[in-house]
Amino acid sequence: MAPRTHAGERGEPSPVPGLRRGRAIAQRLAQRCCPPARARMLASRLCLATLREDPADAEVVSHRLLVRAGFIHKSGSGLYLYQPLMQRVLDKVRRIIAEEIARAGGLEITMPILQERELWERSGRWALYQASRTMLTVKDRNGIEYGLAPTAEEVVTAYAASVIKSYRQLPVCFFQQHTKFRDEIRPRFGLMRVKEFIMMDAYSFHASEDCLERTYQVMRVAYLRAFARLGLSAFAVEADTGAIGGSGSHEFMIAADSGEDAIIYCPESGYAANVERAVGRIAPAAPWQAPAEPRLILTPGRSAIAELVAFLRAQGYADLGAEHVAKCFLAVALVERGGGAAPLTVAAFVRGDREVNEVKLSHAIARHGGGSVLQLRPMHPEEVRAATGAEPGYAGPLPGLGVDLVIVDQALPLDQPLVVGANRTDYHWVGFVWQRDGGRAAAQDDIVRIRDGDHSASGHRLHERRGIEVGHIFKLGTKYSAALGACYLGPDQQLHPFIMGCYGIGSSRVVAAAVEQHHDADGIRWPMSIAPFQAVVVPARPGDEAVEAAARRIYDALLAAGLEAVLDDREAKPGVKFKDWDLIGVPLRVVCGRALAEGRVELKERGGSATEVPLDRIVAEVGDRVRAAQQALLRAADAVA
RNA sequence: CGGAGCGUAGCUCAGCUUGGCUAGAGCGUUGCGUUCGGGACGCAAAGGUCGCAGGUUCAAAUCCUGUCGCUCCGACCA
Repeated sequence: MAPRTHAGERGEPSPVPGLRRGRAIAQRLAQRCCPPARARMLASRLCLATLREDPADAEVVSHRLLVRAGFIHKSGSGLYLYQPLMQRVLDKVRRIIAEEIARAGGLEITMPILQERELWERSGRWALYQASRTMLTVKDRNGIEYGLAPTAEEVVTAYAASVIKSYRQLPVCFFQQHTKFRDEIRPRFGLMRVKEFIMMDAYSFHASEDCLERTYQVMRVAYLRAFARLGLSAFAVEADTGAIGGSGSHEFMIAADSGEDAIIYCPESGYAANVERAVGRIAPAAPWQAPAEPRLILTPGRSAIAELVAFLRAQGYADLGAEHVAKCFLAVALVERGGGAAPLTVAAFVRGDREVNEVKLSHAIARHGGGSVLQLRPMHPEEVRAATGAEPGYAGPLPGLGVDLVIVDQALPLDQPLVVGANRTDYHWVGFVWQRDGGRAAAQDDIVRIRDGDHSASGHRLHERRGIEVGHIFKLGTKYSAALGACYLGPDQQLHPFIMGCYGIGSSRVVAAAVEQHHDADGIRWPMSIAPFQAVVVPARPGDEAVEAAARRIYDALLAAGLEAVLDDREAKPGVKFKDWDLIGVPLRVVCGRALAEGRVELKERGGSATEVPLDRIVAEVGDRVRAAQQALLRAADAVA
C-alpha cells in the first residue's frame, strides 16, 4: 500500500504529473479525511452530538443522559445506534467482562445469531418461546425458519457434543459477547429494554453436580469481580429460572429506583431474592367476631375488597379486615401437554390484603399436576362469568366454581372463618370455614407476593427495594444435554448427558446501569475503568496561541504517557466546553488558561474541586490520578470473597 | 395484543378547537463582526413532501377514513 499523507505530518503529496491543478484541493481533503497513523482524539473531529435539551421520549436518567451526551442514537423502537463515545465505553465494558470470564476459565467463541428452528424444536423450547412470543424469527429463501438468538443453549450444547467426547475433557466453559434479540413486548427505558442488545453468555459443561457447583461459585465471584472493576455496586439475589429452566439461579442487581425488578432482602440474615421467588412469613390475621354459621349476605356492587370490607363493617362486623377475606384470582394457564400447549383454568386464593405472585403460582400449578406453565393470564370478564356464574368480583370456593384447578395460599387458613364470594352477583358468604362448610377441594401452596414488612424464616424483618438486573447465572443440570442427546463417555464406560450451567451479563445494559448509578445534575460521571476518555484537555482562551500550543503539548504528552486523552480544539467558548465534558462525563479535566502565564494549569476531577498544577507536573499528576482510580477498582475486585 | 396519546425544521415545541394568503418560535447549523474561565451578542442565511395514502371542499398542517411509525399504562427478559 502506498504511504498516505496524514494531517500534521507535513509529508509531500505523491507527485502525479498533470494533476497540479487538483493538488491544493487534494491536500486539503487529505488533511481533512485521512486518519493519522495514531488516532488523534480531537473534539472537532469526534462528531460530538451533545443536546442542550432532553429528548422528549426519555424517561429514565440513563436514557436521557446517554442521548443528550451523544452516546446513543435511536434507530427505531428498541433499536439504538452506538455512537463513537458509546463504542469506546462498550469496548471497555466488554473487555473487562471478557477478562474476568476468561480468568474464571472461560474460552471465548462466537456463535451464529441465526439458529435453526429444528434445533430449538429438539430442546422443546421453540414452542415455549413461540407461546411467550419472545423470539424473533426469519425465513430464508428455501423457507427454512430461524430464530434470532435470544440465548444459545441449544447451539453450544450441540457444539460441545461434537467436540467433547470424554469426561477427561471436562469441565469446560465457552463464552461469547454477541448481539442478542428479543421480541420485546414493549421496548423502553433507552438501553434497558431493547429488541437488540449485546450480551455476554457463557455455558459450562460438567461430569458431576459437584463440579457444576464449583464452577457456579467461581462464576459468581467472576461476576462480582467484573462489576467491581466496572465501578458498579452489584449484589446477587436468588432468582426464578424462567424460560431458561434449571435447578438454581441467581440474578445480579444494581440498586436503582428506576429498576424494573423488586428485590426482597434481609440485612440480618443476608437473604436476598427477586420478589418473583421470595419466600417469607406473613403475620397471621387477628381473630374476628364471625357468625357461628356462614351467612349469605347481599353485598350489592361491592366487588372490590376495600368496598366489601367497609360495607360489612357497617353491617356490624366491626373487627373485619381485608385479611379475613379470601381474594380469588382467576386465570387461564397455557400448559405443556403432550408436546403441545393446552389451556387450564385456575382459581388462586390469597388473603384479601395480599396479592398473588404469578410466578410462584405457575410453579404451584406444575407441582399440583397442571403441567409446565408456558403462559399465565388473568381471565377475561366473560371467562369469569362462565367459570363462576357471576359478574367478576364474586368468585368463591363453593363447588359451583368451574375451574380445572384450585390453589390456596398457605397463609389463608382453611379452618378459620372467612368472607368469600358466593359465585353469585352481589352476594358473599360471611363466616365461611373452608373445610367445615364444603369448600371446593384445593391444593395449598405458597403463591403470595412477599412485601416490605413481612418476615424471613429466621424471623427477621424483610425489606423491599428496586433493582436493575445486569446478570443472571443458572444451574441448568441436564435439561438441554438430555433433550439434545449431548453426552460424554464417563469413566464407567457409559454415556452421560452433560451437566450444564449457563451465565449471562447484559453488556450493553451494564452501560445504562453505570449511568444510573453514576450521574449528577450536570451529567454522567463515568467510573475511570469505562470512561470514554480518562482526561480532556481544554484550552480556555480561544485565539490565544500560547494557550492553544500549551494545550496541544499537554495532550501530546498525555498520549505519549499512554493515557487516553482528548483535546477540545473546537472554536467554542470555555463555558460551552465545560458543560459538554461534564455532560459526557470524562473523569479528569485539564484546563489551560489564565494561569498559564505563571506556568500552571488547572486539574479538575469530574464532580470534584480544581487544583492548579505546574506545567511540568501535569502529565505525572493526571497519570497518578488515573492509576489511583484504576487501582481502587482493582482492589475492590480483589476484595470480592 | 388491550387501553391512552402523539406524528409540523437536526432538537424542544406552537399553530389544528372555529379550514383561507409567503407555516412560526427557541435551541442547533452556516457566513460576517463584536465577545471569550461555566451553555454570549448583533446582522445575514440555509433548513419543512406539516408521517403516508385516499376523501370532503373553491381551498386542508387544520375536517373525515385508512395506513405506517413512535410514546405512555398493563402481561416477557440481560
